[in-house]
Amino acid sequence: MNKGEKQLGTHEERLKDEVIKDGDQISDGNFFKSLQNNSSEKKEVHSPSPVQRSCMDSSSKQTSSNFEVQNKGQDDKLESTRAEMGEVREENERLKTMLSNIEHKYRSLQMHFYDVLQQGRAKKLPDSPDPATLPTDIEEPEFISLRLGTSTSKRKKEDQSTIGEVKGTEDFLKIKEGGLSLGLSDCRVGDNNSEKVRPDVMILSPEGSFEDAKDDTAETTEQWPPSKMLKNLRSVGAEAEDDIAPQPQVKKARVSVRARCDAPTMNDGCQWRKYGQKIAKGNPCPRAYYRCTVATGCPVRKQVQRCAEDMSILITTYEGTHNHPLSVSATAMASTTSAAASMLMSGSSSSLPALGAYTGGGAASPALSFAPADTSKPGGRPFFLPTTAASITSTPSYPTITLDLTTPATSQAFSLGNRFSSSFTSSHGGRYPTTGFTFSGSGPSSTPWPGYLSYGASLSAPFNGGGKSSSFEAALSSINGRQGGAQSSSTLCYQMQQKASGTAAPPSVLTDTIAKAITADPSFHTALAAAITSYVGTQGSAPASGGEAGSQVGLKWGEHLGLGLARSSSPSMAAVAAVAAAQSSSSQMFLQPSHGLSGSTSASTSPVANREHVS
DNA sequence: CGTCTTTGACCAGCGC
DNA sequence: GCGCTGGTCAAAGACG
Repeated sequence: MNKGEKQLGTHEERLKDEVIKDGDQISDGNFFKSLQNNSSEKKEVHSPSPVQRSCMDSSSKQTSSNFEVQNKGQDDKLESTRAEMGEVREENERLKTMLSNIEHKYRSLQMHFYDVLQQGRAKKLPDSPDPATLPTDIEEPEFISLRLGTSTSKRKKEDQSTIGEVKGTEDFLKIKEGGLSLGLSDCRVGDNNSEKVRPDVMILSPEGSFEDAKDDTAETTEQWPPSKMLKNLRSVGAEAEDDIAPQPQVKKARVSVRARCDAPTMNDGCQWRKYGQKIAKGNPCPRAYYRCTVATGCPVRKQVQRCAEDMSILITTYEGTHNHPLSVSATAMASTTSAAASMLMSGSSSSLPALGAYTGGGAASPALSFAPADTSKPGGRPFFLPTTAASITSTPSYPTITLDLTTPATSQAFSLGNRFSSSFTSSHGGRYPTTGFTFSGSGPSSTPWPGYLSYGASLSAPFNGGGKSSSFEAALSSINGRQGGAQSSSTLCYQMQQKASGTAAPPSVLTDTIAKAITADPSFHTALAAAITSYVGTQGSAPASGGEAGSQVGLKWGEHLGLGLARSSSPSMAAVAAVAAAQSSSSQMFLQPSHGLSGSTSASTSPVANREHVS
């Protein structure tokens, strides 16, 4: 939560610094303008004013007047920058106000939740339940359950291990508390006033703050108490509820993911333990049952089964919510499934646009991270699926939402969005969120989505890139052009992408080629460092404000790019990373340390590796 | 020896 | 009430 203030504060400070600096440095301010996607103002500042233009035309003739006009232009820039500062201040205040409102709402809802719990304990219904009173007593858990995407159906069989984990009411309440916060988010998504409350969702989203995410991500994102816990909760204080007439049971929301994969299971970042297998009717392939073992007592389960029609399609069905912090890739997956489940439980239409569109600018990350969990192939790395290719179908009779990822996307970019997602438009006509540092690609092993390749390392801000090409060369020219001051683009974007057309080379070949090209090309290294330096300027101390996470990002950048940009030797890199982290805290969700550009096969999808990854 | 997988048995829900 | 089916349990074996 405080991250937003910190972030805005950082921007403001930088704007102040830029005002203090001379006019030559003012272009750096455009970077922050771009960060705010303030295109109109950007144009105004970037392009020479008419006065400047006329000045340039007659520069050879009228040197003295030219100097005066230049000064005037600088004054204009200073004024515009000051005005921008004012806007940033206002925005900062608005955000602060919004933040306080959300905190207040959260507190009140939390108190209300506790009140309901207290009432549930104290209320011993003397006689048969009055239908009029039922809603207040029962509907609250139902309400929560709906938003949790879990069922209120009572399981007659108590999970002893779960009971053992929930050692007391207080611990359990903590879980409930975590679930409540997400409940607010998910519930509001489906609200009629979703446009108004979605900003709240965004802020409440744990992905929005990595600091919070460490402790609370899983809890607030996914920690919906399972039906067993709900039953435990009831048993804690309200035995009388056993007398209550059974409510219309809301089944657990399930999120089914269809994807092509040769491996037995998909690596979604979590650690699973198989506890059963069954031959389901109508499908010769056995259905395997897995349980999340990242944390003991985690209620999340998944079913894995091959499609009867197409054996290459793996259907993974997730149920429940994690009660523990998640790994990076697991968070992405959990967020996606959570968003899908929330859509389902909020009664959204089955004709909703792709999940990426749904969550791209909102609370949850649309990124799906998968990899063939082929333990025999240690090089299997998580894929970032193009969620734009995900079709969503919902079966009204059964609360299962299906993300069909077997349909190739029309474009090749693996979109990674988050709440501050900015985007650039490429010649392909696609709109690609580029916020944050992303690095993903297909593994050297089996490629479930042939032709897909996208290696992106982008420091956000809208990248218009000339609008002609989104290729690596274009990105480099953007960097170089930026260095020369010829381009106004304030984005460092190195992104390679290929269309899904048959022109795509084998991903592994591209991986190696790209890696070699980058590591062998010192000019890229130089251009990158120079570009970063030009962006950051004297902001080398930014990591202090950006926090530890930002520094880590910086380190990872160096590691990722294989450019030898050590953390200590490149404070500006860390500073940029801090900026990236500050403006897009959730970008760290997509940091894939094991996905080195060098084509390292260190990433493993084995359970052991997963465990390490998770921990 | 601890962890994980396998697999038959058991249980609950549902339809007839 | 009975049978079918999906889901889970738990003992036994495999594995590192």
